[in-house]
Amino acid sequence: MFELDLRSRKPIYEQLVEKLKQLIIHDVLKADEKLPSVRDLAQQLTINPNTIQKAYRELESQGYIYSVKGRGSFVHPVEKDANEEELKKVREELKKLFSEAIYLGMTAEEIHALLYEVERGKEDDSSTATS
Amino acid sequence: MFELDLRSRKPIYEQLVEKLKQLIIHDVLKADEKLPSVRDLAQQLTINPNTIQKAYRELESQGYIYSVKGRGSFVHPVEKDANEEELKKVREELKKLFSEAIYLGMTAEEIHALLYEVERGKEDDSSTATS
Amino acid sequence: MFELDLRSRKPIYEQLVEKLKQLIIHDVLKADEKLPSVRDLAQQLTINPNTIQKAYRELESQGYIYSVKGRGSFVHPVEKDANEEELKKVREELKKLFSEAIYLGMTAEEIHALLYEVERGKEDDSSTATS
Amino acid sequence: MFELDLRSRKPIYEQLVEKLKQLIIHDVLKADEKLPSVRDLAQQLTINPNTIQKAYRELESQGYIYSVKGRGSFVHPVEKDANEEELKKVREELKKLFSEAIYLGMTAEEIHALLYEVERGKEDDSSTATS
DNA sequence: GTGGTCTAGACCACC
DNA sequence: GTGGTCTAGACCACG
Repeated sequence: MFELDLRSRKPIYEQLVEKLKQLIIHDVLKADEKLPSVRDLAQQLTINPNTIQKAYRELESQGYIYSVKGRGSFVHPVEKDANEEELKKVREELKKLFSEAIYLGMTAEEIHALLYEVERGKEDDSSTATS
Repeated sequence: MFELDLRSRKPIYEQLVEKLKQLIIHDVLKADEKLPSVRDLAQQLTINPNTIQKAYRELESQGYIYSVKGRGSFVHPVEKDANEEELKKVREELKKLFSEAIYLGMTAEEIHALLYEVERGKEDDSSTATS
Repeated sequence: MFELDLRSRKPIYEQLVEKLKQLIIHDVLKADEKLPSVRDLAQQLTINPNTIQKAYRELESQGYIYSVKGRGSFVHPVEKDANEEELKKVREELKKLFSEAIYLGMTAEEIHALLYEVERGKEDDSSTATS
Repeated sequence: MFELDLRSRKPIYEQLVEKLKQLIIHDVLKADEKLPSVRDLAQQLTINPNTIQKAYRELESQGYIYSVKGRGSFVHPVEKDANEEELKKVREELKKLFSEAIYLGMTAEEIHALLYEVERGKEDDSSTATS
């Protein structure tokens, strides 16, 4: 399904959270779709089940998935504009990164190109997923 | 001078690194300007000197400051195009943030506006510094 | 495993960095091989764990090893041509040493012989490792 | 006469030692030539006299200069093959550097080219100095 | 007075 | 068990 970098200094469970977030964001995992069970995913990735569970718990608390006892975890349907709190964080992060990028010599054009690239990528993903 | 969240999951020294980086980037701390001494800052923030030094050392290895035994720590003048490695990290981060921002409902226009805002801010800083 | 000079003017952690670097360079410690744990090495060398960690962290930032919380520290596989920055330092050092060696009476032939010797050593190492 | 990098993490007195060594090695300062007085050099470089003296002391103990009370410091005439001890150190250093250079991807040819360059440079220096 | 090193010992996060 | 962070406090090297 996807790859983890066991060498990375980033904890495995965080990598999992990020990857799954990306899959949800890019609509590979659709709203209300069931996520793989903790045990399955653990076996598939040859990783400790506790680690998977920690990731799922984190995703749940961030509002990306919801869990139903005895049935599993599912993708939380998006509520646009809902999480103003999350948005605020993202905006702050963007500001920081922008100033750092500029300081390191990137031009606004380069940054914009990057944004365009990501935007295009998203469209491509959805179309691929839809087709 | 600035605030730290001692309870945060993020290590104190990392918070320090970030804050100081921002001050340097935004030209509040100018090139070759002396940073507060390890001991002073430690006392001021009621934090152990070792923690400050860890932050300073990190900043040094990232090329933002330089430290001289017996004299103090100073802001390292920018070397344009120098840190391709750092830039690579920043680009990756930007991509991730862009897709997350879009997912949360931000439009490319909003993001661009944010970039413009930061860019303007930088210009103001420099003009102030130059004048 | 190896010896340190606790009286030396050179800091212990730097000596450690050098020694470990040499072990990695000469393929005694192979790619992705686990280094001794911070605590073990500390006990073995009767040195404070913090000192070991400082060495490990330095090696990590220089790209020779990577450390993962809860799992240990490992030798980082070589990325050819990666560290142009490191190379630059090495070239400068070589130049200085060459002029000093010549001053002290070494001939270019002697120096070259030394280089050849080291080169042969490396080949032997690899062939041993490969066989 | 020459430049010091006050920003460098290397102590000033060590930089002085290195620079003066280079001047002696490259025959810019000839055998038995008088070095500038501590006070003069200190004023010229706007540096603490103590720092100069420390450098001179170091050079003396390494056998590069000798001091005569009340008269000053002078370049020590070379005794070829004399300092087998120094040579041994240099050879060890060369070996270390060679293996590191090779590890980082330099070829024997590149290293040899560097040696040739330094050798040529030395000849040029002497001829310049002689002319 | 400056940064830098080192120790001893505690506690946390991860797996 | 692993690495990572932090404190308290001592001592050194530098200018």
